[in-house]
Amino acid sequence: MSTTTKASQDIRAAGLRVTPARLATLQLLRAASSPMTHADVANHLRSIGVDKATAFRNLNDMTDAGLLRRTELGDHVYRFEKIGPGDAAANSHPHFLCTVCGAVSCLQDIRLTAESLRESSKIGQVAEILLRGRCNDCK
Amino acid sequence: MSTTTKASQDIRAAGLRVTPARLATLQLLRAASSPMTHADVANHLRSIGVDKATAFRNLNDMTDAGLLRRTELGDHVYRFEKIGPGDAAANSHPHFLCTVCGAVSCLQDIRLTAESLRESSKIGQVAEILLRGRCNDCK
DNA sequence: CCGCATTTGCAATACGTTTGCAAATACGGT
DNA sequence: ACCGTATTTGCAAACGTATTGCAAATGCGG
Repeated sequence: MSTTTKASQDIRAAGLRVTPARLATLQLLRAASSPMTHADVANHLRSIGVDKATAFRNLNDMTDAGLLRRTELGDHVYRFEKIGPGDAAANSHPHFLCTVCGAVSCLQDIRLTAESLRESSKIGQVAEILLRGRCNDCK
Repeated sequence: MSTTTKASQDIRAAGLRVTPARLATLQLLRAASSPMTHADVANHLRSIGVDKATAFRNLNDMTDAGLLRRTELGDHVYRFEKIGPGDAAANSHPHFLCTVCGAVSCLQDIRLTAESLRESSKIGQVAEILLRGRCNDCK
C-alpha cells in the first residue's frame, strides 16, 4: 500500500476528512526525521495553495485526533511530529534542542538516575524530558 | 545590611543604575521561591506605577548584567529567577513544570544515567534539563 | 546643584497563534 | 453519478507575549 493510501486511511480512521492539505501535512511529517515547526509546515504547504491558518488548524486537529504530537521545546514555537508505529499516543520521547542553531534531535534512551527519579517524584510525575544545549555542529 | 541596600549595591555593581523599578524587581525575584513570568512581575510592579515595557526591559537588562536568569519552560512564556549565591551565572539548574497548573519547581539533584549521558553527548553538550509532567498537587 | 547619559512611559510594532465568517469541498446516502 | 449537509478552507482580523521608537523624566558623577 502506498504511503499516500496509508495516510488517507489513517486520517479517515481518526475521524477527519481527507483533504489535500491534511494528506500533504501527514505525509510531510511522516517523512521528516525530527519535529517541524508550524512555519516549516506552512511553508511547504504554501506551494500547493494551503493557507497558514489551515495548516495550523490541521496540525492541531490531527494532534487532537492522535495522528501527531505537539512538542514545546522552549523556543516559543510549537513543533509537530508524527506519532510513530511503536509510540503510544500519549508517550513522548525526549528531545534535544540546540540553542544555537535550533536543530532538534529525538532521543530514545535518555533516563534519569534512580536517585534523580526519586527526587523528582517528590515534585510530581515526569511525563517529558527536554535537554537543551549546544549540538555537535555548533562547536 | 538590609536586603534593599544589598540589592542596590548589586545593581550598581552590575553596571546598571538603581531605579525604583529595578530595585523592586530584584527584591521581588529574590524573595520568590520559583521563577516568575514577566506578567507576574509586571503585575506586582504596576502597583508602584511601573510600565510593562519597563518591567521587560529591566528583566532583560538585569539578565544580561548577570543578576537574573531567563528560563524557557516550553509554555511560550519567559520566566525569570534570581541567580543564587552559589550559582555560577551561566549554570542553570533543572526545572519541573506542571503542565496542568503551570507550577514551576527548581530541582537541584537531577542527573542522567551514565548511559544516557553518553547517548546525549552524541548529540551535543547538554546545558539544561527540563522535566514536564503533572505535579503532586494536580493528581 | 548641573549636566548628561541612562531610564521611563506611552504608543506603536513584531511575531506566533487563533478565530469569525462566507465560500468551497468531502463523502454518506440515494 | 449526483445531492445535501456537515466539515473544511481562505482570507482577514484579533489575540497575547515580547520588543522598539521617541520624547520626557531621572540617577548620579562631578
